Amino acid sequence: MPTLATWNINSVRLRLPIVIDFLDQFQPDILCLQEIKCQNDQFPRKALEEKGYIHQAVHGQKGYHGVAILSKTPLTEISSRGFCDIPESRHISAMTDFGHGPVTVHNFYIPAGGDEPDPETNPKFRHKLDFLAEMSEWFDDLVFDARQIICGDFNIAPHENDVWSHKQLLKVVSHTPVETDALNGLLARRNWVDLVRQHIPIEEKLYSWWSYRAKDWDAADKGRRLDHIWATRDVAAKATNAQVVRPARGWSDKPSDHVPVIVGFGS
DNA sequence: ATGGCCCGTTTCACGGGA
Repeated sequence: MPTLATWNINSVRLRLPIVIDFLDQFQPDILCLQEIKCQNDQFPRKALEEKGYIHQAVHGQKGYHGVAILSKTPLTEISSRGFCDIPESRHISAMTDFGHGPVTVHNFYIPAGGDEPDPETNPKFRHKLDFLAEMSEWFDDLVFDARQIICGDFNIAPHENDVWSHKQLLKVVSHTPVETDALNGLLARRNWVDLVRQHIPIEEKLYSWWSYRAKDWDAADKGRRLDHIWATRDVAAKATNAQVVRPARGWSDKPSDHVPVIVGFGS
């Protein structure tokens, strides 16, 4: 079955062994990575080629951020866009056909936003809101007669069942109303479908990130759903299942704090 | 119980993550 996955890997070089494990076990056609934390020439191209991901679109930078698309099928029209006039690597896109016709895949790493949810006092939060506003404008210019997928680490948990405690997180960056309203506005703007919630009921608690700071992330289970896969309606009509790979939070003694999210598209 | 950890870097301290 054609599948697409997204995973904030928090250093692709440090965690190459568990990326390989994931690819071996799940064999996605496409894997979108965020926070690769390396420059383009430091990306472990060869090891991933050897796993069959011979098509790679990498947009790295030194030390922080950075995104990449790994694919078994050819990638064309590879492109990255800057946001907020800041030279950070937070987006890369490519066109491919991994089973149901050509589709453009956009891989995003939306800014985290710092600690204080006040754009007047916290420039990082200002940046996050500006980034979302610019995404919204950019959506208006996207050609929507083509099939599109947008995925990545959006750093926002939009629904109350996307966090462990809605009440306790209302003033915590990632779940404040100004952020969730902005993300829901983006979703509605061009009729995107949240493929994960299309297949996993909104009544069910669902997380893709757990802090490193908890002593026992599994027992505490204070997670948030920050990682998303959206698609245009024509693509969404082909999606048949979604899963969040929760066990990956415990893979190796050095896991990422995010786990992979996967969507399957028919037989 | 509002602290607790983890990454890369012109490193023994910092910025950034969320």
